[in-house]
Amino acid sequence: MINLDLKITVNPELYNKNPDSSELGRKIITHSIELINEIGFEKFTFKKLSEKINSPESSVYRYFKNKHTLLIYLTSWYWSWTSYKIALTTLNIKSAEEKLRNTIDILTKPILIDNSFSYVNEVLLNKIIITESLKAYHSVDVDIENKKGYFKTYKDVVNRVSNLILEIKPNFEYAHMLVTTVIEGVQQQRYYSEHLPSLTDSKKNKDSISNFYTKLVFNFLEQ
Amino acid sequence: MINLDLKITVNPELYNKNPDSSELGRKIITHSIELINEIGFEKFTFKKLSEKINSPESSVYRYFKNKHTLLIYLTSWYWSWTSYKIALTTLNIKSAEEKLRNTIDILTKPILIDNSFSYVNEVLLNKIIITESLKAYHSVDVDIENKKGYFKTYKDVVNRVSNLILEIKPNFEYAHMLVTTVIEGVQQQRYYSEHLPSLTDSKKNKDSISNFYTKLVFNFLEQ
DNA sequence: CAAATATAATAGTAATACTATCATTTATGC
DNA sequence: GCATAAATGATAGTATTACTATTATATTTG
Repeated sequence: MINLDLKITVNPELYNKNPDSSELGRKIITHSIELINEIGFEKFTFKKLSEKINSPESSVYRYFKNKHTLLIYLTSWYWSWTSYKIALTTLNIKSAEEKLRNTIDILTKPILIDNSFSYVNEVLLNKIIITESLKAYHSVDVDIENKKGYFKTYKDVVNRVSNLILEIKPNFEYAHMLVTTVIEGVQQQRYYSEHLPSLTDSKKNKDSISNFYTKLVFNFLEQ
Repeated sequence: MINLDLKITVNPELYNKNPDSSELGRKIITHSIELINEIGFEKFTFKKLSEKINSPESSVYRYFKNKHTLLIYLTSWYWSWTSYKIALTTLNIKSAEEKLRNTIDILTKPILIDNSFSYVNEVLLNKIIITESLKAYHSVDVDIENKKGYFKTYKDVVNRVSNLILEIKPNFEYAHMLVTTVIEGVQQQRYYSEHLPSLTDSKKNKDSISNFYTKLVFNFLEQ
């Protein structure tokens, strides 16, 4: 696979020093993703991370202000990557409906393979998105952080998909709502199917989550 | 208004001592709800709460093991209350569709008045549900906590609504998914409309969130 | 009014979330 | 190849958090 890293950019305000710029920085990202998956975001600390990477805690702080900002960095990276995947899958396609279908596939189908083109394990990162990403923007500081552009890459994805919907149905008044409902719904259902199965119906069928949300979108648009 | 408190029950495993059983306990609930709203769940501590209620920190610990369990208690209370409201609104109604319509109204329309029948301010509690409740079940301990029945009242609501859907469309295979998509979608949109407006379309119209999710459900069922 | 129960007052501890300082490597420019 | 800068390591320290424990004082109840 080609090196997609070049395309993935994250708001520089999210870090003190760009983790992409050094060995240690990349180590911090790789092992953060692992450690957050292992022990959960609440129990994750820079102390524990620094022990895992055999570097002092203070070195981690040289890259990130705190674990909250690191989490926003990781989610930003994920949505920037997703945005890029959407761009690729819609490239050279004429039909608006086909573009939307491809995009919804990207948003709703599970991420099963680690492309391994870099220090980011996308499968594990996706698990963090499912389990922890809500915590990134559910904080008292959302408004300030939003002004700083911390959530831009997610907004870009939502806008991109909303625009595809508006291509199909120009006066549709719920484009953003429909898109965020699908994106976060998918994550929610994946979480439920693993931890609170009685809240979902997805065990029955492997692709049921993707099928459900695909139907949801096209049913609504056909109305 | 009649005293609805009698109907609202919360799993006793969620507290050390029932906060409903004493003046201090009720004070803890009332002021927790206020304080979490003021400073957010992350910055909320039992120390700060104890200062607010002029009681020692150790007294708070006599009621709740930790702030995480308190949050689950609060969300449990909320869903138990919601379940009761659904029961009331569907009582003596024959038409399955009307029952579902009423229920969806309860789930999607904003909670604007504080019934003030007790020490719980439902308007503020609803804000906590919108902003913080995801943190209640997105933790490493979900599976253990789920086994203990910590999330029962929420599951009851989801089941109740799913059953209404199945009354209308008996072989519908996505009942739970549709219900959780709506319930959490509503909360999500309310949060966005306040903090990340570009992710929603709800500013334009006061009732757009409720309208959108109502359409979503009935469009899907008519298919 | 005695006994039980609840609350208050106080202290203490390990872990968390940082900040600061200085020594040692490692990279880069001339 | 060496001086200089930049990055990292080693170490220390501090306020806050998340509790647990103990004893004294109220308050309730039988």
